[in-house]
Amino acid sequence: MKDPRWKEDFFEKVFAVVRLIPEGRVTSYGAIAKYLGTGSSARTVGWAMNAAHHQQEYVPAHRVVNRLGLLTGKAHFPGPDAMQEALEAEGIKVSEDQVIEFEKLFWDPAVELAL
DNA sequence: ATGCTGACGTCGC
DNA sequence: CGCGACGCCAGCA
Repeated sequence: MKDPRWKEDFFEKVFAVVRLIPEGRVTSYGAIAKYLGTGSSARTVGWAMNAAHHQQEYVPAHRVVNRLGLLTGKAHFPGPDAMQEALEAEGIKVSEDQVIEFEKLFWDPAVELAL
């Protein structure tokens, strides 16, 4: 975490982790931020998603929700329900912009990747 | 160049 | 236990 290049890795890491999210699974900004080592920069993770849309490589940002499992970023999708539909298309049930059984579908990189 | 805001999360009161 | 403020990084005015 003392490496200056860490900053560049921040975005790249987020993209990498998000792309590694298995289909039908979801993760949270804080989980990624924590995996990166900074639980305080959860906001920046969200920004990374914004930049992810900028990336040519497809980044399943719809699989990234907040700590409560709420589709907070759904408003930023091309469609008003693009995020929810994308999640449902993967078998993830969503109700009231909230992921059903979020805990069960939660994919924690720090755990799944067994840091 | 400086300041504010923003797809969150944690700590403090 | 409930509400408020701060911290983080990057983009935009």
